Amino acid sequence: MPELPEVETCLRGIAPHLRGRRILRLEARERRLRWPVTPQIDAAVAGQPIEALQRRAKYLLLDLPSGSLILHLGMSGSLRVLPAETPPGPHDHIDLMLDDGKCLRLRDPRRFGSLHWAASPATDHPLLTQLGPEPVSPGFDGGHLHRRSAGRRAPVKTFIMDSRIVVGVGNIYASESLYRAGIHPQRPAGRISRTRYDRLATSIKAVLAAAIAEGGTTLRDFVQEDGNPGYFARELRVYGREGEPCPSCGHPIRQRRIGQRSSFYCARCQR
DNA sequence: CCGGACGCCTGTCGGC
DNA sequence: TGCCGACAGGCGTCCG
Repeated sequence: MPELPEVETCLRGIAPHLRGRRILRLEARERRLRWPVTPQIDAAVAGQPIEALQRRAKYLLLDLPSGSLILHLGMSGSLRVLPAETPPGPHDHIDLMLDDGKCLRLRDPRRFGSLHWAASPATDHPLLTQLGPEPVSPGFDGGHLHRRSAGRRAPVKTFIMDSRIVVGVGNIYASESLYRAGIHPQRPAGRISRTRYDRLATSIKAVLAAAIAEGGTTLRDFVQEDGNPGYFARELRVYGREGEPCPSCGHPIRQRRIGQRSSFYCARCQR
């Protein structure tokens, strides 16, 4: 489910409820997520105060005095802060019991999400060391994309979804960014000019920022912390719109699979 | 190193 | 109505 805007929305939703709180204990009803949720994690977080929350790529980091809890929502994960006694649903796998009678509850039907423990700093964890720059940061721009794309023959859509190049751009926002930049998703990454990469970097920043402002994109089941959907779905110009007229030229939006992921584009506006 | 394919899971939807 | 395959917002791993 979640790309960067949805994870950021999630962070903003839960942060006010978690700041200054202490974790009493971790309660697991299902430990078989992407990786097993080990009892070692339970032991590490029990009794610890939450000192800070942050996002890195699509990971949420809960910083505790002795390290960080690293949380990933996978394809179908979501988080709510609820009264501790709220009965769990069938896919409510993990609760972090808090010291104010509430709990942070992870729901994840497909179980592609994960929980890790990192002795500080979290950025040294193997899952985080290879990550590229945050897209909404000065370190990310067209020059970066242009340099990293040299010699690459893979489609540009695959290229910008590679977290070693830039983090947080998932399947929806990759299609949307390329559409707004006028670049065909299948064009080899190494055959795009610096000028066009400038446009692409600008598009990525703008699309992600706009999506965050709308609380993310709800296609099926994504909900914000308060249970409301994200409203960026109505701003999508190509994703999920196969056969509909291109908002710019009226040509029908096309769909095809690129790198095992469905991709949407306008064959007339994107070259 | 790079690029492509696969697998992990469950739920939903469209076609027959 | 029921079944069955395809597909879904991610990503680590393996293979050539």
